[in-house]
Amino acid sequence: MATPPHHPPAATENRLLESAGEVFAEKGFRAATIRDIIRRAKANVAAVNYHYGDKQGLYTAVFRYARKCCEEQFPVDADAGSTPHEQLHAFVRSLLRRILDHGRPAWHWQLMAREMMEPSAALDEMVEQSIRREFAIIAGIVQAITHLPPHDPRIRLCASSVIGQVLFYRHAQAVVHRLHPEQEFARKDLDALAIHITDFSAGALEAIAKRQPVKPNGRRRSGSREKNA
Amino acid sequence: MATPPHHPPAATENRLLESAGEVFAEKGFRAATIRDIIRRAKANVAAVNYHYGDKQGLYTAVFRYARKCCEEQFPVDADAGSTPHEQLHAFVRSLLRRILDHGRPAWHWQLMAREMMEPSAALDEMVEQSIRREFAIIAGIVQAITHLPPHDPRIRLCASSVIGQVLFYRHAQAVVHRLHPEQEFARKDLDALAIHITDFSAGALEAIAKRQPVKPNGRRRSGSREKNA
DNA sequence: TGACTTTTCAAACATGCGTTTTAAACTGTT
DNA sequence: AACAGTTTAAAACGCATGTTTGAAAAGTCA
Repeated sequence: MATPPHHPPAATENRLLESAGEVFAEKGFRAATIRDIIRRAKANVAAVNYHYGDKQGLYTAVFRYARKCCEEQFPVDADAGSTPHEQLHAFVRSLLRRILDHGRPAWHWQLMAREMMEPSAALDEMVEQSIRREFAIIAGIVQAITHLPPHDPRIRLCASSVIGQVLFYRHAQAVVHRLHPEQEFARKDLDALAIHITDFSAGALEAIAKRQPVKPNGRRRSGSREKNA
Repeated sequence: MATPPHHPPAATENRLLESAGEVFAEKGFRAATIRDIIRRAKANVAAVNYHYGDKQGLYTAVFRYARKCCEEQFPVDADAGSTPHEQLHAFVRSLLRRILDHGRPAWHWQLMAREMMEPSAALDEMVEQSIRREFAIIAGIVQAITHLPPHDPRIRLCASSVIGQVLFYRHAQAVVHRLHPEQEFARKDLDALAIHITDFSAGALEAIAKRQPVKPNGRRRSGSREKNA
């Protein structure tokens, strides 16, 4: 027949990746069933094994696919904003949106959250190919605000504090919903959240900067103020 | 008559709960197998169904058991520390230890993290019976430091910021290990972490307090004293 | 001890899963 | 139209899992 019988506009592989992404994100690798995935993709059971070898192959393929999509949709702009404070705001808002926005790659970050909790080989790839770069960006912003020496361990701690505040709303979203049902997560709520996290962090970082002798040169380590570590 | 009979030295029920806690925390509800659990507990396959009805029954029983253990081992002391700053430090350090310490209830928080990500009925019980109280404690501390009006929504945001910084090291522990292999999590490292999170948060909260007109009404709590180091 | 209850055990059952197999349908080329 | 290579379809296989069963073992109380 001339009518498209078995080749709908979207190729089977793409439909498989999309469905698999949803299901893996919802249920996790083990609980996700191939039969559920192929039902949503309107494909056949054998399609998974034909295109990706086995379930595990599909899983890693989904990760690569998700990262590709995410990079296209949210290109990294390390220099968004002129002042360090604006850069911080841009970073936080961007991360918040990527993590919580109800969009196409919504399941991408749910998958990442699962991997963080139950690491597999996919996490290593993720860390090396995207997370490390993101962390370097926020570390740079922290360094610009605090004027700490470039390799001061406190930079790492502060960067983690910023990211932790953001990730909280992804990892503990279910708790937040039960604890504060009035809290919503539409675009405007996310922007308000981003402003809070930015202000909170900026306050903390500037307090650290005040305890830090200003050295635009930046290779001096602080001697006066000491933490117990 | 149904008089409670005397149990063998280590009751099978307890061994089952311990093993099930470990396995559920490691693998998640679905991926955990009864046969793995009973192997570790040195019990029989039918023991689970005899004592708890089915797998789901064992799961909820594990949650109640874990909460009971955790409450015994870490009784809530809302008034640890005299100044708000010390209360903040005590809260952060206590939470960090509970979350990361390699102890008996190590799997308890791993289970909670799983529930936060993939909520079931167990999460509702958890929120109502422990999390809500913890959140109220940190909210009170935040209010004491910032002098914000008691129901100001910013209190909720700030409390989330504090908790988010702590939970980060549980939820993203695998990422931290890959990103900063030198970071360790022995007791002393946890204490150092607690100091950082406390200082970071205190700096942020005090910045908010400065922007906040002090209420002449005397509505705020007793201590208006600030403490450094 | 001996009746009675509670707990443990080994084996089997039913189901759902990942995977394989075999054949049919579709594609492009000559 | 006929062929060869690629993709899809339906059914079945093998295995692991949650659950059930029926009886043996252990414990309790007269």
